[in-house]
Amino acid sequence: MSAKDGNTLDRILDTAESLMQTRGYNAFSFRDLAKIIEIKPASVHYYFQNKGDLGKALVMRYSKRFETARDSLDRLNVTSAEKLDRYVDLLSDGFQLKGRMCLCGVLAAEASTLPSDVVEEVRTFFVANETWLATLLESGRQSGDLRFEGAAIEAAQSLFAALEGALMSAWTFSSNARLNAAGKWLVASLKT
Amino acid sequence: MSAKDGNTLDRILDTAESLMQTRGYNAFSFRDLAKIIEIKPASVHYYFQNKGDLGKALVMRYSKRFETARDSLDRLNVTSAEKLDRYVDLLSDGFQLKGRMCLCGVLAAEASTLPSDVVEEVRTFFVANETWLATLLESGRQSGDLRFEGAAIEAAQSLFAALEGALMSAWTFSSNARLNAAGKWLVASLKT
DNA sequence: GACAAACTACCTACCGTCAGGTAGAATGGA
DNA sequence: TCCATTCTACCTGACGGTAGGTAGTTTGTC
Repeated sequence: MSAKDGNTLDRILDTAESLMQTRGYNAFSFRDLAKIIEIKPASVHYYFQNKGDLGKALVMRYSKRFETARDSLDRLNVTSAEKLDRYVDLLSDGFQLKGRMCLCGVLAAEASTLPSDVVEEVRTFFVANETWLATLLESGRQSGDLRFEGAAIEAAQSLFAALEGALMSAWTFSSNARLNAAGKWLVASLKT
Repeated sequence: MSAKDGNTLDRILDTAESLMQTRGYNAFSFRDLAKIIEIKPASVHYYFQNKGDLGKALVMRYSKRFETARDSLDRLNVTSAEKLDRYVDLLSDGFQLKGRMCLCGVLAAEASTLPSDVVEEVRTFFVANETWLATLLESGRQSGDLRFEGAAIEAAQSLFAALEGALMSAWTFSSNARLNAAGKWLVASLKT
């Protein structure tokens, strides 16, 4: 009777994700979450033993969604440069459309205060994106529509960190314009 | 008798700064702070009415230190490219030497949960650095030892955000190597 | 130089509120 | 009847913040 519609697990996940993206891990509580979806805080523990478990599940789900989206990009029949643009859009979407920070971006800043398995999942998200980007950059360099110096993996790590930074700056100023400008500027330096 | 040495205000400021840089705003408490400097939590309120006041004071002091450091860079008789390298070192130092995140970097991620005047100070820090960087980039472009497209202020905003992102990535992985690589990579694309 | 007043730099003890978390009972559908 | 789900009722501990007090130092006046 209390769960409005759909299953409670999904509502917990969706709402918790939104809360964590906007408040981070430490300023988010089971009480806030429970109040929004109109269940009792204790009921959340039926699905997740503790806060860390919820955090971990959230990051894993978030990572999986990104993996799927990257796979879609891979199947597009466009240049590497074009894929890179689309990837930047992908990262930006959460902020542009819903005013949310990247989940792993917020969590990264709180890394030292997070349960260790949550940090581990955040790192996994970073690595997955960096690895994918490295492959894209390298094939763009081969085909001649991207240009950069040195190892692709280092470029990918730097670029991904920079994009997360752009997101954080835009977040701080609540400014789409900042995000757009920074995204374009970062990618422009890679194009031939 | 209780304050070990020096004045208590400075010890509060120094310790609080270290705590906020490593834990952020929300995972840091007056109790943690008070325990470390061996006074009672209530005594902190003698110096700062509330947590927001302390946060604001911390960011202002941090900003001022950076301003002084940038002024020193200005007085150096070296190329803009060289100044840019030194500036990156400046931003990196807190992490490399003390394992701390940039104060305003952590706070930026928590922006939506911070007292509004603390956010305002964080934005001021961003703007001050961006403005300084814009001037540096522009004069580097004039003199021919830096190269970039478009408005200097947009390049400066993008670069600063990217550097903060690099810091956050390094923070998440506890890796000096990541920070070094990203810093070098970002600056390299600006050099002629 | 003596002494009262005022100030500095804390203290103890407490407030209401919130946190994450637990035990066990009630509910309801298969 | 069983079992999944959600509840009530609670715990322990931490949070930011406040009230009121005090030892020691400084200041102003005579």
